Amino acid sequence: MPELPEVETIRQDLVKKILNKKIAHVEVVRDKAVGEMGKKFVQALVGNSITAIHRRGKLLIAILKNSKDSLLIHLRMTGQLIYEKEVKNKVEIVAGGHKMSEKDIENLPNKSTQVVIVFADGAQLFFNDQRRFGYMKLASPETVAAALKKYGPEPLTKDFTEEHLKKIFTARQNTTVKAVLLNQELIAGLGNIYVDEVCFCAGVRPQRRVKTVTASERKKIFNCIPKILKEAIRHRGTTFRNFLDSSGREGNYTTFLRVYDRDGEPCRRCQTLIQKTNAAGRGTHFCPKCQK
DNA sequence: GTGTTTGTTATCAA
DNA sequence: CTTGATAACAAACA
Repeated sequence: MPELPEVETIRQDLVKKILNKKIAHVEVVRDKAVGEMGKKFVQALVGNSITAIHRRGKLLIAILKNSKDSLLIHLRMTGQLIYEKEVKNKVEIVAGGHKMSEKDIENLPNKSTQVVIVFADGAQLFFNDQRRFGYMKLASPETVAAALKKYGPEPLTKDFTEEHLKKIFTARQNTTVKAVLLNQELIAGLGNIYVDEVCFCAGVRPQRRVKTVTASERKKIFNCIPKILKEAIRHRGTTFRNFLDSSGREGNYTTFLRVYDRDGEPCRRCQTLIQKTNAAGRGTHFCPKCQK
């Protein structure tokens, strides 16, 4: 699941790799992946180049040189952006065909490839998406502005303050910590993995009602959010199922996870077995001893 | 065949 | 109107 650290890892890599490269050719394998304006999508990209890539929460925004429109890219659950400098295979799409692992980047394009952007120097950017929830679409300045407006503060900037966390914890009295931290309109970028990790870091169970969270616990959550996210970015994100960075490599944070996907395993701090439950409709992991 | 996985949006109830 | 909870979406895997 690409969350803030995974999307940021991809963003930083792609900035180094594709900025200002001329786009020679675009192959849209699956029309729905680029939204309603398929033809316009190709027209806007061919001959153009990307001058900047921004991130807001889990959303990537690619700025185009010769267009007012921008590319909005959301990887949702299983999206990948894989860059290949050398053309290993001819761009030929095989629909259906033999079974192929999502991690199979040796043979791109593969079964989950939705869009291929070919640069003038022969390098290629593959947008793959096994579950087909993600998108790479052209958006007008108005659409971009509207999309960005929906997000809460970025947790790694000064916009994210203790005061803000206090505000959203007191305004939403009747819900859980998990639901608040997952809500992109309240804080941008946290998903299921990092919400559980932040809650462990803060010693608070995700399923706690926010109205029962003390000021001191809230402060811990406030400090843990950027701490955990930065730590994860430093290790290039978490690969739980099929996250790959733009070079096709897995994230290294997987081995650092304290609770996520560790149900039945001993807590790294106290050896008590990690438990799993459902909160806010999501699989939720916690240490019954370390988290109150 | 069944259940589980999750980011986001749609839908519904209060 | 708001808020919150839940279903739906999609595809693969155990």
